[in-house]
Amino acid sequence: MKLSPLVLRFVLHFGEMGSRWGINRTVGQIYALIFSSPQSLNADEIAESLDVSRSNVSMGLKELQSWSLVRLEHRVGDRRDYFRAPEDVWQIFQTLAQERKKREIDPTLSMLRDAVLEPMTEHSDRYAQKRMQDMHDLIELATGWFTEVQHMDQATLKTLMKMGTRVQKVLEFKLVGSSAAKKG
Amino acid sequence: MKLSPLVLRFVLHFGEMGSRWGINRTVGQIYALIFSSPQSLNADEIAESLDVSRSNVSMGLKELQSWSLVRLEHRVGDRRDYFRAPEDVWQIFQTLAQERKKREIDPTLSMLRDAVLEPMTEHSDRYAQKRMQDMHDLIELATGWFTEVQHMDQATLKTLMKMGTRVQKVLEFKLVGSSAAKKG
DNA sequence: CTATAATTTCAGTAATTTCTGACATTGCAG
DNA sequence: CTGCAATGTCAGAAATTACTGAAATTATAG
Repeated sequence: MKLSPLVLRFVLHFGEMGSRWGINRTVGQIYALIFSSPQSLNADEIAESLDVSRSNVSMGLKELQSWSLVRLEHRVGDRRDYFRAPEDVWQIFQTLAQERKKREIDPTLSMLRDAVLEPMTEHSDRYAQKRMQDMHDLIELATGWFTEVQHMDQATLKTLMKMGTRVQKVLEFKLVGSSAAKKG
Repeated sequence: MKLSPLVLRFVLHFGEMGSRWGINRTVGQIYALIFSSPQSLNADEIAESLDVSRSNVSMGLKELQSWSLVRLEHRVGDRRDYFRAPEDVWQIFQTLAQERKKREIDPTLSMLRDAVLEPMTEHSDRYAQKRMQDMHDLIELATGWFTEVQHMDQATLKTLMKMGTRVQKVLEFKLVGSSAAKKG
């Protein structure tokens, strides 16, 4: 299946960005192709369109499934697997953020938690341990917030984003109203 | 300079995570070392501590500088360059987020903007172009919000994060109070 | 200026990651 | 069950990325 110039550009861009996003070129291209395709695609169609080996596509699809970025589909009278990207880009965004948190942040948070609890043996570690504590606390705060935000419904989140910094004003108002504010 | 077990663990972890974070092992290790060190370090100290070549350290430091993650410092009577990580972990967090946005998102946003503006030549591109529009709009909203949030002062941001989903309640209150809310 | 310390660059090599083609496995129709 | 289509696995090849040591450049002290 020959790709249109528009889709080709999109596919090649995702392939190039792949390395910055922590996926390989083929995985990026496969995702772009599936994302922009009106119908679900099977592995052979993908391999042919991108001119890569069938086995490469198989591995790439497995990775995309592990990221929950593609869904498997079937057609009557056809026993091949067809793949589609979920429609809702907000959903995709959340999936992506969740998955990256799990892979890029959680292991470090866990390592820091352990390190901070460790009884200090060397005096020279005082500073290092304090730094790890700082990093740990920040990550914990940010990821905790992220988790809560993720549980907001889409409409609220969208509203929040569209408000931008005006949320600051609202918060100040509320804080001043509810308790003694430290605003001098 | 021999590293303590605590610092060694931190350094090795950053080295291992490096590939997931889009930096190489040495860069991750150098950053961890500098971040956790009470004094600024020069390139030779780093090379010796991590047991890597002097030239590798030079390249790594250059990269960390391009990310604005380390600051150059000098000492009187010593013409070597010393490196230190900024104290404020919030500042570091912001720098990192800003830099990642620039490298991982902006190029895609720009590509999508162009693609969406392109007059459609092929009828089959209708769906693809709609998908790109959706993706574009979402990224634009999210990054616009991110930019605004980044301009909040640290205290406000911290408050916002600590409030978590309670912000939702405050917003509802404010919205209901200021105009006819659509809450059925 | 010269001598030398510090840093950077870069070509070649090492290590890692990605990709392929051959083979293995799965699962369905008959 | 058998046969075949589809998918998955994996060892080795290809491509990419990281690292080193030698040489070049830059900066400073004398």
